[in-house]
Amino acid sequence: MSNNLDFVAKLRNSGLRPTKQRIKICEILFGGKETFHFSINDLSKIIAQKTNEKISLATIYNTVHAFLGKGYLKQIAVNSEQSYYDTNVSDHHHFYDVDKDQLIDIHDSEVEPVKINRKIPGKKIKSIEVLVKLQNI
Amino acid sequence: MSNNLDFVAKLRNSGLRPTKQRIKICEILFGGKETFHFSINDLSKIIAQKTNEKISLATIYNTVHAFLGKGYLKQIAVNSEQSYYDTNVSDHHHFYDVDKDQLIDIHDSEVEPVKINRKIPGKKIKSIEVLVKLQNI
DNA sequence: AATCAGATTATAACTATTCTAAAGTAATAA
DNA sequence: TTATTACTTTAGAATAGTTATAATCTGATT
Ligand SMILES: [Mn+2]
Ligand SMILES: [Mn+2]
Ligand SMILES: [Zn+2]
Ligand SMILES: [Zn+2]
Repeated sequence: MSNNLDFVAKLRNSGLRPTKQRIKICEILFGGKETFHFSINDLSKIIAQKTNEKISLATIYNTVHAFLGKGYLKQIAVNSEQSYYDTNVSDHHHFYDVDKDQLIDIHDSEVEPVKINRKIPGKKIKSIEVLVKLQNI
Repeated sequence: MSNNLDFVAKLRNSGLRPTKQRIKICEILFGGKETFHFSINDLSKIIAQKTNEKISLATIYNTVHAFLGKGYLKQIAVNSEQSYYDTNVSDHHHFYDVDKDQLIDIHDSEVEPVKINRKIPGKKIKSIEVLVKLQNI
């Protein structure tokens, strides 16, 4: 449970001015015990619900992009309808519950390391992402 | 190298009328030796280039959706900018070259089977997709 | 040939996202 | 402190991918 001074420092350290809006978004994204996954729309709703003063959509997009660029957030490719983000920036894989439209972390201990036996000349691996789609039994 | 009668049969067998437009799209999608990956925009350009009479975007979307529903195409989640489709409907994984915005098949022989050691109650696995992002060295 | 369900199309509508440019705010200098 | 400046926020416009609408057309069937 970080306090706001931590967020101010975090923002300053990465060259972002600690504005009211950014600090509030930090609280929501990084102030809880658990990491979580969200869409911009999700985040916008959480903000609306936890805050009196509203934050514009443009600022939410700007801030999420800035945090992505700083490595404070990760983007998850689930489908092409919207972008999903993850406050868990460690390397890990996901279940995607297609019925509930929900991402669930798969810990590295829960999946055998993915071994790719092929090289592409001139290219190096940037990331390996496993997406396990789940549906109701 | 199928001929058009094959496509007519394929369409009829799945309850789709073999129209001029659908047959032309079949030729492009399934008439070559190799499978490939495409976006709607890609397909639209290929059609424009290989055809005198143009096919409307609405028909291209309709047809791709119909083929998806019949299992003639697979949808690949790469990013949230647009949808990508695959004429290779077998179970397989992908490289994604982020610099060239291009998908490359990974054959099952080139990757160790992905083993997930976790169950989610009430859910079953629908698919397991590995996306290996590549960048220039 | 007549009929009719299904298909195509232009175009409007929709949604997620990005852009714009004006007004506001935080950092810094004086 | 105040002035200056660069960065930030914001409403709203613009864009892009996609889906919906409704008129027209076409292929299958009688
Ligand atoms: Mn959601
Ligand atoms: Mn492309
Ligand atoms: Zn996660
Ligand atoms: Zn493929």
